[in-house]
Amino acid sequence: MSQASPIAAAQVRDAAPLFAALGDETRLRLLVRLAASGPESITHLSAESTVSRQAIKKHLDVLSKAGLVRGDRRGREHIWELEPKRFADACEYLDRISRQWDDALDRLKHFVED
Amino acid sequence: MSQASPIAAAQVRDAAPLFAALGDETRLRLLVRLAASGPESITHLSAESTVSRQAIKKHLDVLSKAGLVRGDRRGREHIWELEPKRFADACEYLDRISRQWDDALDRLKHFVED
DNA sequence: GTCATAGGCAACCTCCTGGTTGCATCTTAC
DNA sequence: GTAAGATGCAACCAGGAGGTTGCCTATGAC
Repeated sequence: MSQASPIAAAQVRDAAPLFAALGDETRLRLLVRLAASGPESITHLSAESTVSRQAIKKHLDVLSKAGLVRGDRRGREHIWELEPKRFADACEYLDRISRQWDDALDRLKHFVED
Repeated sequence: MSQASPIAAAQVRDAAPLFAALGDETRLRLLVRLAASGPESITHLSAESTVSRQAIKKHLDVLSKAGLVRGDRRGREHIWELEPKRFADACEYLDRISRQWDDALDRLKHFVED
């Protein structure tokens, strides 16, 4: 009887780029790094990475477009920080799919029992 | 003082393919469809899609490798169903990054105040 | 003002990914 | 056993993604 609300097509179109942004090892490492150390500049971030500064910059752009990080120019540095709300968005989305699956199984069960 | 446990490199390597599997609109639609209707065959799933049956099959393989769905051969049909546990895994992962970010900001705040 | 440092832009390359078509295989219905 | 339905497999193709190098711009230190 949980009756999760249905998932609209527009939400799928919004969620796909979000998960796509999360679906790269280098980007995930960037997020983990940011989460552990707090706001950081591009140079600092790329110093601890195996790939070039430009690669890191591209990844940050992708993450930024997905709303997962936010960049802030301070003088000649560009400081990046996490945007925790988007993480919650993604979580909620997954949770809704899960609940709808549970509902579907419940319906199947009742259908069989009738 | 929440002190979220650190995120290991191995977990990043595990999580990236999981999110990558979620990061495609066609695949997300498949998951939403499965969640709404319960277990379904490939032919049924592709009937409601704009892309070919083979494309759907490939996507199901990707989702399966990521552990998000499970396929079961029944006679000449191949029935696919959701694997809700993986959704919870992804959620938990995102949650851990978020909490670590909160910790980092707390530490920064205390550092400034000292 | 000059120089080093931080960052952005653009061109380029390679490989993976999403998609297709064509054909083979396996089941079930009759 | 034969035909139709459901699926798997392989080859192929176009475009995008991740990465690199080279060069330009802007800012801060001195």
